[in-house]
Amino acid sequence: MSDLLERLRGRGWRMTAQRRVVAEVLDGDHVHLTADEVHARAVAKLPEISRATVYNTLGELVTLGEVLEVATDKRAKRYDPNAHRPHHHLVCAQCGAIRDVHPTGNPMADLPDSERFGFTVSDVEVTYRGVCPNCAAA
Amino acid sequence: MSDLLERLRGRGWRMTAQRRVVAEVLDGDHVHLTADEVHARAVAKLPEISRATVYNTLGELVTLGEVLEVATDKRAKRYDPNAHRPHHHLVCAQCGAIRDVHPTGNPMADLPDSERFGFTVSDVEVTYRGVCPNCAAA
DNA sequence: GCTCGAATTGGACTGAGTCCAGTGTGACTC
DNA sequence: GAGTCACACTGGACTCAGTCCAATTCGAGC
Repeated sequence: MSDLLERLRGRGWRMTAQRRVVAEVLDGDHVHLTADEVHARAVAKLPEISRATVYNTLGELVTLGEVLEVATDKRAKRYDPNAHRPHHHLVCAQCGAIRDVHPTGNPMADLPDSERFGFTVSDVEVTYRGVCPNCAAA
Repeated sequence: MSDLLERLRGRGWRMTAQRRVVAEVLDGDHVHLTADEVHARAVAKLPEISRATVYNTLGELVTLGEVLEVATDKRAKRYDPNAHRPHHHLVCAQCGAIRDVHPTGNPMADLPDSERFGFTVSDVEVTYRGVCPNCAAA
């Protein structure tokens, strides 16, 4: 994670306590927090941090490509720090749990030119939906 | 489209002017309106229709499987009447335009058991992102 | 035509996210 | 180590999408 901070500093980011805290909160695998959850965890480490700052910082991390925005179909966007390794998502339709997955195959190659409508296609996002073991047991 | 109305009547739907108007608005290929757009078009045909009714009706159409909810990453959900033929979406990252696409390949088969984390996977959704010809020209 | 339960209304409410003017503070310079 | 200043942060008001609810209306079976 400290390499993230390094990279950010290298990009001319002014390092502030708030940004450091947000970066620390977004650490680990299978982490997919909403902005509010990030805020809640950040407040635990730095009580004065404001919601607006969390949104700003997340937005910057996304435009820098260090964090991915994941729009499952729940209301709130989620933020995924695992941006350095391409992956897709498996979402529980009941509880909303999210896992990172790595399907075989290359969906990019599966879209014939005739189906591109003149678009310059740059990215694919695959979302598997199902029911997680916890919810299936309940 | 009138077959949609037929199917709905067959399912015991009480046929009201409001529901008919919403069903009429959602007609055609590559139609992906937000709830507010549906409401605006419905109002043009039936001025007294309320937002709540449009939301209710869209929600019912979704649970009946006659219409799909599409969550691109814009704020508002979009509604896709083309639910009878499986397809995926190609979204313009700049203007938000959406096209229905039919990739070859079967992404469902591309997710090995080891990557399913015990989930019962029932559905896949593939979203291609890129830039549409209009935005590329601008 | 009557009846009754389902559908509609519209206005208040919620939750997620954005905006902005004023204040604070990293980091560069000396 | 102090001074400077542009960039970052704050918090409160605001927007926008969507939900809720009590009162009213209305479709369709009799």
